[in-house]
Amino acid sequence: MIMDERKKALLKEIVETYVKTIKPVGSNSLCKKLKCSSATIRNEMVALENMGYIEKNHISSGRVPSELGYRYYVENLMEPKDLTGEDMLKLQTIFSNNDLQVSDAVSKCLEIISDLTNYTSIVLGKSSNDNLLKQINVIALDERRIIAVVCTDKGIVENKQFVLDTNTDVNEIVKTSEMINKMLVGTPINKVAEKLEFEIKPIIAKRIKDYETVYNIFYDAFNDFIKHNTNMHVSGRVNLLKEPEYETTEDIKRIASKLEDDSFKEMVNNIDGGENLQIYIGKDSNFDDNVTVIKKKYKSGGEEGTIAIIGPKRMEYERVVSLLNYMVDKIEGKDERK
Amino acid sequence: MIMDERKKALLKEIVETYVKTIKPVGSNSLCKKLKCSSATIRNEMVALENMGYIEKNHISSGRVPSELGYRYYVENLMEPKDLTGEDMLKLQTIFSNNDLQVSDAVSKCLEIISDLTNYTSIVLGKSSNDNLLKQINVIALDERRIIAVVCTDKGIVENKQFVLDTNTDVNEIVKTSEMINKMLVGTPINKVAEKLEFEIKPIIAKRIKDYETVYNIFYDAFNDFIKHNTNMHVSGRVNLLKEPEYETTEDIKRIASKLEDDSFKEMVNNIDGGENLQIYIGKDSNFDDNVTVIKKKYKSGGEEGTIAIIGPKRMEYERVVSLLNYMVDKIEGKDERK
DNA sequence: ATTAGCACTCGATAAATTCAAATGCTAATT
DNA sequence: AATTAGCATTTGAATTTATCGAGTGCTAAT
Repeated sequence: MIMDERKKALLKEIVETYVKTIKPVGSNSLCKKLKCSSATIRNEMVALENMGYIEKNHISSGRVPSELGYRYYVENLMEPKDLTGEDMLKLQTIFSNNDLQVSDAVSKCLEIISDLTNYTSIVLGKSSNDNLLKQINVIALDERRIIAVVCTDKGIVENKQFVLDTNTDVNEIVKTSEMINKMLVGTPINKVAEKLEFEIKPIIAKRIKDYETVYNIFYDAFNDFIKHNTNMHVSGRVNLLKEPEYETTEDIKRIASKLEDDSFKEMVNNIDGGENLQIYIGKDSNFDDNVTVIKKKYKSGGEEGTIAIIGPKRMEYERVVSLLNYMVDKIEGKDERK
Repeated sequence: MIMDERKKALLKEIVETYVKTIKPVGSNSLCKKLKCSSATIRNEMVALENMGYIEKNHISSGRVPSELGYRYYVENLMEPKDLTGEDMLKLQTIFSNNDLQVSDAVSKCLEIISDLTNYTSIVLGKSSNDNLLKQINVIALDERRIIAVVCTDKGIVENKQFVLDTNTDVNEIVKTSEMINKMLVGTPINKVAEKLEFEIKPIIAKRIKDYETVYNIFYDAFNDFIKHNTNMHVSGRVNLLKEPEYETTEDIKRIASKLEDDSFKEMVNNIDGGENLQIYIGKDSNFDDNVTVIKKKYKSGGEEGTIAIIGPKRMEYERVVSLLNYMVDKIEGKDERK
């Protein structure tokens, strides 16, 4: 069976009507749009159903797009339009504020997108590997507690506290930090631990008695930098719960749980579909069979991450795609204006 | 009407049975416990109902504790027991780990409590005002971007980035920071901004041309320290949604919303009932008519805050009170072992 | 190839019925 | 005077039955 033009138009109409009304679409309601009788539409519907693009809940109900149908729609039928003036206006206020850190700008954007669309949005970001070590400071709180503060050239700062054994000398730690500042500044932050072992450890091994301990402290500090420097921000967590298709308390509770735990984080990270915008519908989402996830990566100002919008399968695909593309463009554009 | 012993015993039994079964309590089911006939119990129930301690949903249902009844229960009838071995065991693992920062220990505790009780718990903490300024560092990222890193004697570190005008000299900022390090170390962190104005500003006014800008940078840095240094941590957000009394999707959505937005933060802070453990039932909770909030303040290791457990009104009062008291004791105990 | 016509299906809604738990009240008992 | 047994009564919850209408699939006509 072949997807002729009328079938395409019909599927497009079914998807878009369903997305708007959330009610199974009957043959009658489409007569005017497709300029033919309901009987003709019914015949075509049977064809689309056989191809797996639409389904019916029970024998006498209207048709609903299947996952396959949605996928065909996003791949072949939808036409992402320019943003409406209203949508754009709301986002613009954010990009006009130059003082915002990238991560804050992304978070704020997502808050607005969640608000505009009533879906849930997430950003999972981390300092990108083009952050270079700028400086490490050691602050002694007292004889036994010290803090190591690591700062990158992109302005990301992390700190970690250590409690020393009585036989470790704070001065030796400070000396080592000075050595690191002399020798390793400019090293990509994810390579520091490595260089530490091969360039610093051999040197301090000769000078410091307790060099293993000292080495471990710095090793931990840099490792923690990488570990801690991932941040997740979720906006409109409850929006998803409000979608009318999630009717039973089981649905709501199940999704609420998933929105809380870490399966969520994994979902955002696990699927790696390259640099372009990706759409995962239903089972493909790796999150819940009843949602669609639209994701896109961004990279800007020493940070990189993934933005994901989670909505019902009958998502306003065109609008969300436009919003997300526009936003990432702007975010990445921030870089250049520096 | 007077609360004689039998009425007290009856109310206690009704509350505890209801908490366990979540079903209205009928007169028959209490005969054995109270050693009298169901008719006698019915008579007493009428009395308790007139006093406002119990209610019935409809004329032929069993009785349910009213808010007043719960309040009478927590004030006069309940007997917080020692923790069960199991509950204690789970918490203990946390306190045996000496490396944990206080805020992490509190968060971990709450995760366990949420897990044990199936309620939602929150901690809203901030660096306490007995944090003293230990050191401020200025790191120049390039000619125009600098980072100020503030560290207190309790080991709390915050940083803030600034973008300078072209006519501001980084060296003057560094000099000023050294001045602050000489003169203001040991000042309570919330008093620094004040001292800055009266002790530092007059001095730099004479030496630095653009002293207002420099002053403002440090003023902002310290102000931000105080502002940023509040953290909120929520555990088991969805637990509350799972409670069987929240049946309708409206209930669930309403509560889910409240658990997300900031009304929540306010709720934890707003009610200030002194240092002891506080119990707010229903309307008193300032959060939702259908929940109970149990709160307690803690103070330890340069941090202070409030812990709140949110559950249904038929909360396991005795258990939660015991858990919370035990936990705060331990947390505050951490201080001394240093 | 399209459409009108019609019997048929099935969920959604409303009305009717049944059932059991618990009550309030009265009168008997301790 | 306090307690209890006995019983009619209330009421929600669960189950069944009836009705309605949107939408389909199929056949025959256009």
